[in-house]
Amino acid sequence: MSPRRVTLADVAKAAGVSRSTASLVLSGRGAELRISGEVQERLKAIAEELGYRPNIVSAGLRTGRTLTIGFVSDTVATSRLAGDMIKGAIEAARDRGVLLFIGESEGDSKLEHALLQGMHDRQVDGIVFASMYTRRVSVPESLLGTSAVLLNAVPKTPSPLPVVVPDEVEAGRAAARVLLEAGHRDGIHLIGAGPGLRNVPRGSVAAVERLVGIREVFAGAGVELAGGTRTADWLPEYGFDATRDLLARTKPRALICLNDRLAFGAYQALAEASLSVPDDVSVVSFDDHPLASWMRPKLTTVALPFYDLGRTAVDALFAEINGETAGEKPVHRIPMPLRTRASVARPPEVR
Amino acid sequence: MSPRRVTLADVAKAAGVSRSTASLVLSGRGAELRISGEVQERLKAIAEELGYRPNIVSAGLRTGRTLTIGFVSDTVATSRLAGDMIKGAIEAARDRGVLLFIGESEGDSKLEHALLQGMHDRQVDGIVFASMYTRRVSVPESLLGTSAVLLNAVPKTPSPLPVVVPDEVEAGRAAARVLLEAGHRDGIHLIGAGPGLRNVPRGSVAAVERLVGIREVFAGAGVELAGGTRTADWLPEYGFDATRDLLARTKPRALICLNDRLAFGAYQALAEASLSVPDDVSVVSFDDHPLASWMRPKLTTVALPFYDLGRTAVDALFAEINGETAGEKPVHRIPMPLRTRASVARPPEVR
DNA sequence: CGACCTTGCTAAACCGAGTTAGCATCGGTA
DNA sequence: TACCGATGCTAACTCGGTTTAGCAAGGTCG
Repeated sequence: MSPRRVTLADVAKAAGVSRSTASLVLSGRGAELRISGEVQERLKAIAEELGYRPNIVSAGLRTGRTLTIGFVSDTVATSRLAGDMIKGAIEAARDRGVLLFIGESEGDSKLEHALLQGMHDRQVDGIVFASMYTRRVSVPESLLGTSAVLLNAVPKTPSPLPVVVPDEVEAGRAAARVLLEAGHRDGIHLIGAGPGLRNVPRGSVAAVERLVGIREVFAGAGVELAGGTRTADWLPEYGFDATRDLLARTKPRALICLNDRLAFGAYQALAEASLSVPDDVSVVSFDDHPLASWMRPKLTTVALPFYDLGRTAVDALFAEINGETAGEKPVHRIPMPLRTRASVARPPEVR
Repeated sequence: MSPRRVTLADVAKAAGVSRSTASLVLSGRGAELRISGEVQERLKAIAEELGYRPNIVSAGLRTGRTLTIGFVSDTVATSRLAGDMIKGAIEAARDRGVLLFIGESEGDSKLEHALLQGMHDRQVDGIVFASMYTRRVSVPESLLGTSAVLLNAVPKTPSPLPVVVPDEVEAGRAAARVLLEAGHRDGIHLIGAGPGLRNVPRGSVAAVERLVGIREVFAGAGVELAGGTRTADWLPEYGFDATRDLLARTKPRALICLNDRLAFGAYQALAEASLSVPDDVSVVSFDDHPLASWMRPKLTTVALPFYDLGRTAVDALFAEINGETAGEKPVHRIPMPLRTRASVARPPEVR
């Protein structure tokens, strides 16, 4: 098929030197090992001319470094939400000349194990263990053998691995502040969780932390939440139902939806009730799903920093791999930026 | 860090045989080389007990097979739409014990080249060259050296590579038939392209082929399209604008939106005009974006078979790799299934 | 003049497997 | 007894690099 790759031996022979010399020069250790400038020049020129590219597999066999890392997740690539996480990871890896293996476990721990093994069998330099949504995970034993980082996941039991997660508490504060700053003090309802800290969907770290931030800010301002509805899942139809039920009981002035898909459903219910966003009801949300800028009016939301999460995870992984990690705090909280759009206004009475 | 991996030599020594014997037995060639049943049993037992796992990197060096393939795209992982393509690819690869390298070129051909080189340097067994949306691509030279498959992309100039694409023409037919079968014959408008075959967004293969299918079916039924609007892009706001303009001029009875995001915008414009879907206006679309089942009423749409595309690409790639490809048709058209939901009804007059 | 250092390079081992030619041993046969 | 073929296994080479000890030649110094 292809005209056999040019090997180190080819270059060495063409230059009339030993393979050792060629290897030293081409891997940048020429000066260190006192190879003359002249020979170095010649080797590099010949390598260039022949189109020599080192075989990373072979080098990896000797050095133990394969310039390869694994990205194992429950289901990130397929999740339309978190694809940017992979993108960030790929780019951070690329900056270091490293390629990414990708695998999805579908939450199946057998599969997960097989995947991790497969990556170890291929001698990856490290592994990013990611989750689609922030949650508590039990850290697979086979991760402990290598350098590894937990992404969008926190360990169920204490673990020495670095952790990279979005700063959900601060995101909650941001969402609450948006409403406060617009003058809202009454009729503020939560959709998806709350009003209490225990009214959250099972296993959702994000829900709890967002609530903590929200409640903290309102408490600090002496504002009381008018109510909240926990939903079993965070999909549009749940947002629709919860909002419709809410509208049947009362007239809210602002909604904090726990994510954009809920907000999408809320919009539908508000429209059905002929209520206008933001004139009648303001809406804030979380995630910055593409949806948020497709809705009319565009949705003000606190963005999940997927790209940064991915990048940071890989950065942290390399810190691990290179052993620069001693004494550093192993939890990275990535800021969630507020995307101010058009769904929040002053409440009716105040304007 | 980890307690050094168990190697073939360890197993061989523990069993009191040579490395050759161990290799033969554990790679399944024991019978062929007449190793006694007893020794085979013992070796396997010991390998199992010691937790031996062959080092794929090392084996790859010798055999040239790394049980690894590359998935290079312009921007698939990050695209929320096409993530399932990766999923299909991952799973098809996994069925064969193969892992996936992933890379994104962002349409930058320098980067693309570097990526392909990186994969070749790691001795991948083959490469899936994918595009986020179906388009014509110029096939990078470095692909021709290895086994490779074009996914969701057709070559600009004749190329020996197998191609895997969605069957857009048939999808167009399906969309048209849905309306015909509901009794629509008049007031059918296209949103996003048309009515003529040349009124399409630049470079969009999907647009042309969908139009071909749509027009063919309507022509066959003696139905004439009432009109069509080409849009510069296929995002919700374009669908909104095009539909609002349309409603200012006329009263359509059915819309064929060229994708779901356009349909989403169309819904918004119809709602603004107080028109009901499907009672006043039926809507059919393409893609089956998650959006389609979040809209109210849920959108009838012809699905892009991303998962199948990914799987088929990898299947085709392995056919290539194993040289089973002689004489086979190199273009795989993957069916696009119709998702019948609630956005199509009989036209007002007919009911 | 011999001891010692520097300079410039190479031989050879190594990473962990796969692969092939061929060496013993043994029972059977002519 | 000599020869043969089958059986069961191994020595040794290979893949394409990296790494280390060390060799040879030339210069410096006491």
